Amino acid sequence: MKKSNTTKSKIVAAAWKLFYEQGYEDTTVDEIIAESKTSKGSFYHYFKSKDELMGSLSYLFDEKYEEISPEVRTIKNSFDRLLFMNSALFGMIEDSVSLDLLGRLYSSQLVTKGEKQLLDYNRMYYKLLREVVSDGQKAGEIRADLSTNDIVKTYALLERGLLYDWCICNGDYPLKDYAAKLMPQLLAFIKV
Amino acid sequence: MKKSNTTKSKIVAAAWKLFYEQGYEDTTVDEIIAESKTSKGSFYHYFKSKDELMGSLSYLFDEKYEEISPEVRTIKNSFDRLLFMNSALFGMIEDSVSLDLLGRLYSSQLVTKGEKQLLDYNRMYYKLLREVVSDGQKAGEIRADLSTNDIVKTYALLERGLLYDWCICNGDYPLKDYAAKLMPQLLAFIKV
DNA sequence: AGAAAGTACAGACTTCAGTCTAGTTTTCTT
DNA sequence: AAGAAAACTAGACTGAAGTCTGTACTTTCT
Repeated sequence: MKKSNTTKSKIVAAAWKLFYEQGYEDTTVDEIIAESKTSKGSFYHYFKSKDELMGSLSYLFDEKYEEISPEVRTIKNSFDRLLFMNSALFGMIEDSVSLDLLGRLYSSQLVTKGEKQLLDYNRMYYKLLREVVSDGQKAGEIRADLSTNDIVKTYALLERGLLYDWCICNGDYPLKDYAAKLMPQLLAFIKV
Repeated sequence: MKKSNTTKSKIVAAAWKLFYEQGYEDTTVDEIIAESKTSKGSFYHYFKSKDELMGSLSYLFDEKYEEISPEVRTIKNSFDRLLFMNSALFGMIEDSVSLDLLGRLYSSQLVTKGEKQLLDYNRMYYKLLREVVSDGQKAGEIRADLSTNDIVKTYALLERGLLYDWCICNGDYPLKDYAAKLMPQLLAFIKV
């Protein structure tokens, strides 16, 4: 039920158009409501702040996971599945998400009074992770003496740490490759 | 050469006094310059933004490391030294740094145009880390086939990841204990 | 010494995020 | 159907971050 002509979606569309054209900082709320032909009242009815718009960026991660989930399931070993997911996600981020916007997302999650999308465990991101880890435990490829949730949380923490660092370093090293080197080592402890 | 009556340090002192009393958000730049008997012109002469003031919080971490460095050196195993340093730092953060301010620091580092204190490799934080890792490698307790710098960077990445997560979770679990459980596992790969 | 160039400070002014009040449309209740 | 309640929209207004312009002080160069 994705209505694409509601006031809310008009605002979101206009905002992302402008963010990509001009960057987050240089886009004002007034410009967004002008572009979307809405009003301040509507804007702040749907969003607690300009920051909160950034939260929707995290759903881009979910789309990627949705997209690759069939391919993920073809991989034999659960541990490799996790590494594949990480590479797919980071590859996508590296070549299609602006560093400015990613940084804003991570920044806004720290100071927002609104929703913390990065912690929304109903997102596809977490669903797929739980599935892979849980299957891996049943198959005896991943330690079963740790709870599925703890492992998923640790994995997510590592990805956030890697992304945070990449942002503060202004993306001056290849994210996917760096993670491909580090993740297997950091995650080694979940192997049986 | 720590002059404590320069305009700059008067601003810093006033800012931290007010931040602790009222929180970051509720402290205005006008209040800071009133409290410090300075002016907007001076404030923005020394700081690119209000955010940039937060950077100085990271030097609190250095003071802690400075304080514990003698004790660190008494610990036999290098790996345990790293864990001790982590516990000492996180323990201090947990009971003497406001969550609001820590979140602001991590947030500001993502969006600031100014200095990135978290990446200033001349800080005591990094100096002590390099010393411990390097000694550990010489003593054969830490893998020498990885560069000292890479290990230090990874350690710092993990601490940042843990702190970032703790902030977005509003500090609703014990930071030090959580890290004490996780760090040994995540860092296991640097053992020989 | 005196000019020139940089550094430090002051405060009025501008811009923009976010609030407030009021009006309008939709949905619910009986 | 009528009236009440809730959801939504509008745009004027407020407050605070950050800019700009001007001035005084300090160092450096000739």
